[in-house]
Amino acid sequence: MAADQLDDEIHALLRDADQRYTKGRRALVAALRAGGQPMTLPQILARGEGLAQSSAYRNLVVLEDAGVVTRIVTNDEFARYELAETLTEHHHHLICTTCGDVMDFSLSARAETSLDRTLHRVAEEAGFQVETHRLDLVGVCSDCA
Amino acid sequence: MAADQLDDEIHALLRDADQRYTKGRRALVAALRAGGQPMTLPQILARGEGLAQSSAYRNLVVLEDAGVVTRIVTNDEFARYELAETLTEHHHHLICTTCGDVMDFSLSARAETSLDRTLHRVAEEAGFQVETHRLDLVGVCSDCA
DNA sequence: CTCCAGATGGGAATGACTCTCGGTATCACG
DNA sequence: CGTGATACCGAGAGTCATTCCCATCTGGAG
Repeated sequence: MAADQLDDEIHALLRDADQRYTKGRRALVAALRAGGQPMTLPQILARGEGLAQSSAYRNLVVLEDAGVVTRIVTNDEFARYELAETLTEHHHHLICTTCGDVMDFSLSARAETSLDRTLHRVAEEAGFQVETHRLDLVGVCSDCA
Repeated sequence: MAADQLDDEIHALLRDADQRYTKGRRALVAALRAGGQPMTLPQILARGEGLAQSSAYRNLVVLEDAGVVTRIVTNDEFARYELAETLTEHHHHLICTTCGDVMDFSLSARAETSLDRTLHRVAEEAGFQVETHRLDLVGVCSDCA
């Protein structure tokens, strides 16, 4: 997605949540966009200059509530943040148990559809209303091998 | 698995890790076993009597290192623990966004095999050594609906 | 029975994250 | 432009799950 189109989309999401698209929030989005993978708060702060930690955390919550970013929890000490799937594309995560890094990957459309169908059947049996599914591969990344 | 057979298995795992199978650790295993679903530490303490919080946390780490229990992190404030898959069976989780509860579910052998094959292909392309995969359904459980 | 390495538990410490609060930027309206 | 209302900001204090410390206990080896 082009940068300004993404910005328009985010602007709309924030407006729906009665929130402004301020400089600090733009900096967060820019940092996440530049990172290209789920990032911890320290990583975000290191990249986007001039952000106070408290403001960064507060605005990440705002952005998450507005559906702009997603918060990812692993066994690592820090949570990670990335742009929401509505702004990018549905994908999954490779989680390295050695360095803690998280990378994205996608399944083929066919595999994804098949999985989705299976999961919905399971959910229905359990009386569970599915919002989303998460699929992670846990192991050792190529850098740590 | 029968209770004493499970105990033997755990005993062996702990011995491999140069650890004893003490009363406190037995109590943790018993609590997890009785719970039947991933439990938070307060839930474990409420069930297994006479366990100090610090000992419970410490022993859960020991049990996790020995491969007896698995620690599950969600967006909830507490981590959750359950018996490792080697002692039970490979399964996945239903995570309720309202009450935070986590329940187990399984895929059919066919779906699981198919998924596994797909994932290994993806991992190979990324130069990633897979240890395990995690598949969660996130949504609202039947109690909260 | 005696040792003693390992286990226990109460409480202090850690650290990611959240809250508070005074100050600042932005917007609507005149 | 003023002027007020409202939301945002940063710095530091506070919170709370989890981990660490250490004095005390325990149970198997000799």
